[in-house]
Amino acid sequence: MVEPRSAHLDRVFRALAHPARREILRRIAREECTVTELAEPFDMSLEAVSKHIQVLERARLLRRKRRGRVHACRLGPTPLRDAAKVLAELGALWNERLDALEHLLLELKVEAGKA
Amino acid sequence: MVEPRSAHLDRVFRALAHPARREILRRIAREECTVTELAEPFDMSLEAVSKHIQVLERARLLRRKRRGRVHACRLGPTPLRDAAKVLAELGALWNERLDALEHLLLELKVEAGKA
DNA sequence: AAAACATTCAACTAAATGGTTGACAGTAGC
DNA sequence: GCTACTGTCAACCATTTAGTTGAATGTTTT
Repeated sequence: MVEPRSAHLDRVFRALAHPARREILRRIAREECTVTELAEPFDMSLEAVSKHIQVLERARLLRRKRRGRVHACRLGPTPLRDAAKVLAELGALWNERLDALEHLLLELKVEAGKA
Repeated sequence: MVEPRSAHLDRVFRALAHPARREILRRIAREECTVTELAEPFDMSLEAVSKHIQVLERARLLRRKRRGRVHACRLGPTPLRDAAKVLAELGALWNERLDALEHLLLELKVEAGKA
């Protein structure tokens, strides 16, 4: 391992530990957004949002594609899986075992089926 | 809500964003441990570990029971579910939808069945 | 009662975070 | 070629984090 795998996990969890960044993820999960579009709903400077985006980018939760002067942001491909794995791994050792996660999955599949 | 839900989520994700704290969670998921026991494998002061434990406790990922002079630590009951829900919610909007999480779940169930 | 043990408290340091503002660089449109 | 727009850079500030050390608190053992 050139870069310790846990360092990447640190970045992923840290990136998720801020409401603005979670909100940004939710938005770009729905549709590609530019930096300005992402910043618009927040009560903070554009630069602050730009920094949040960089945090997400370093955690590879967000990918950016420069198109002329705008930067189009969308979800990065994989790392949520790593985070989910950690949770599942811990969750698997829980009292209730996998039941909670399983129920959740079923609910979501129903939702996804309807959409 | 007296305390915003997202503030609690912040604490949960933040608590997960450190390898020592994840390791502590893994250990107490297997068996109840005292603070000194938890500190033993780490190359840092007991006080440092004590602080990590407090971080996990504030996120309600860890519960502590004082038994005489030792503090027995075990997993807290619920909050991993909240974190998993966020991930699943984002994951559900992913390209590959729920497939990744689902595969993971199946693998884990097989493992759990064997254990 | 004294000694040993488990854990926290208090004070401190170095570095990282989350935010601001003003200047700058690249791109688009008139 | 200006001018307007998108986004980052640079410098700064306040707060939090992760760690240290030494003293203090409470509990068990002898």
